[in-house]
Amino acid sequence: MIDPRILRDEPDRVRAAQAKRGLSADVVDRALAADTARRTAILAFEAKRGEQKSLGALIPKASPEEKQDLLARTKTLAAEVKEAEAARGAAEDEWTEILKSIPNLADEATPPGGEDDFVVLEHVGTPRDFAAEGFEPRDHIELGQILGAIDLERGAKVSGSRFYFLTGVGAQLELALVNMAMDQARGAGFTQVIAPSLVRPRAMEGTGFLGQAADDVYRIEGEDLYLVGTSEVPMAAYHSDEILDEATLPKRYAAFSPCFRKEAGSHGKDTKGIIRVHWFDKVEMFVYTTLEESYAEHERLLAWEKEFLDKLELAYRVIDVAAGDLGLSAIRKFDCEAWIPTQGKYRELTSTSNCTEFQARRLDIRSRAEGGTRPAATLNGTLTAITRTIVAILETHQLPDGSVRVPEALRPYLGGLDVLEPV
RNA sequence: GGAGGCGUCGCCUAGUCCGGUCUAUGGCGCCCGCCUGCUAAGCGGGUUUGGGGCUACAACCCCAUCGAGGGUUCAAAUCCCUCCGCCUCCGCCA
Repeated sequence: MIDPRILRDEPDRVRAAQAKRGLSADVVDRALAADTARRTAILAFEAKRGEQKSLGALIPKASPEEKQDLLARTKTLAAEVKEAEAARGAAEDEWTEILKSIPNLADEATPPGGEDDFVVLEHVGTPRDFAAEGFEPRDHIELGQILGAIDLERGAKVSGSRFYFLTGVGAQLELALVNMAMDQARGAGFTQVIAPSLVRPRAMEGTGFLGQAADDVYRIEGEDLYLVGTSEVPMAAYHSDEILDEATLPKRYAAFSPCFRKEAGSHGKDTKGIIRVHWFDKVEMFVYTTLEESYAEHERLLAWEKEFLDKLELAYRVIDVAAGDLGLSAIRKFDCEAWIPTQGKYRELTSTSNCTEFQARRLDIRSRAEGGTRPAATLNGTLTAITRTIVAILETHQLPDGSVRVPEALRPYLGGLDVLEPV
C-alpha cells in the first residue's frame, strides 16, 4: 500500500508512476474520490456517535419521565448510528481496496517500460569459451544424469512435470550451497531462520502475492493456507502487527524454505530440466529497516548476492529491472543473471527488491523513534535458489569427460571434494 | 481428534458472575519537573495504538481501540455467537 498522503497531496506523482509501469492512471481519480467519500462518511458517523454517547450518559441519572423520553430518542438514534457506521465501513473498505491495487511508486532510477526494457548495470566474469577449449558443453540435464545428481524421470513419475529428485552429489550439492549461504549470511550479521512454507491469507496478501500474481500460488484445499513461492512471505509477516524500536534496526534474516510455484502461463517455457520447477529450496535474505536506510541496504543486498556468485566462480550480469516488471511491492529490483552455456544466454539466479513501506503498511509493521511511529521498510534478496544455482555450476564448471570441477569456496562444504565424478 | 482453562493500553494486574461517571484500577519500567555535593530515595506530573477535524503534518477537540469479527441493548471490557492464539489433560504421531 502506498502512502495515502502522497496520493492526496501529490496525485500527479502517482499518475506519473502508473505511466512508468505502463498502467492506467484512472485509479488515481477513483482513489481520490473514495478518500473524500470515506472522510465524509467518517464525519457523519462520528457526529451521530457523539450524540448517542452524550445522550446515553444522561439515562442512568434521569428521572423516570425524562428517562422515557430519552429512551425514545436514543432508540431512533441507535438505528441512525448503525446505519452511519455501516456506511463508514463500506466507504473505508472501498478506499482500502482501491489503494491496495496501486503498485508501489517506482524509484526515479528505475528504467521505465516492460520486461524487455531492463538496463544492464554490469558484467562480472567472462562466459567460458567451450569452442576454444575444443568441446561441446553438455546441458545440466545430461550432466545431472551422468553424475547421478538429478533424477527427472522419477520426479515426473512421482510428482509430475517440473519435479525432480536430487540424488547423490546432487543432494550433497544442495546441502553444501545452503550451508555456504547460511555461513556467509551469519558472517554478515544475519539471523538464520528456517521458515514455514505454509501461510495464512494475510501473509500472502500482505506481501502482494494475491493480486495479479494469485494464479501462480498453490492453495491448500479446504484449509485457508497457501504454499509460499518464497520465504519473503513468511519473513515479511514475521513482524506483522509489531512496533519495532528503530534502535534495533536493521533486522537482517537469512531464511531457508522450500518454494512452490504453479508456473501458470509458462507452458512451453523451460520445459526440460530444473530451470523452472514447481518446487525448489531457497535461502533468502530479508531485511527490516527505515525508509532512509533502505536505498543503501538494497545496494548491500546486491553486494552480498554478488559475493555469493563470485565464490561460485560464475559469469553473470546485473540488470536494473524496468518498472513494468517490478511486481506490486518493489520500487526497484536488481536481478543477477548467470551465463548458462548451453542456452547461450543469461538467466536469473538471484533477485533483490526494495519494497520500502509498501508491505509494512499492509502487514502493519511499524518502527518507533523519537517523533513517534511510522511504517518500516522491507527488502528482500536471494542468496541462493538451489535449482538454478546447480544448473549454473554444473554447466559452467563441466569438464570434457562429464565430470564437474567444484569451485574452491564450495569444497569445504563438500568434504573437500574438488571434482564431481560420473557414476 | 476429544475435554477444560485463559487472552485488559511496554510488563504484571483490578474490573467480567450482578451491563451505565470504566472518561479502564494499582504496581513495575520509562519520560519530564522539584528536591539534592553526586547518585539513590522522596514528592508532583506524564506514559496504548489508529483514524478524523482544525492546523505549522504543533497544541487542542472528537471517534474508535480491553485477542479479532458479528449479535443483543438506549448503553458492552462485562451478556450471546463465530474465529484466532496460548496453556493443561487425554488420544494419536515424526
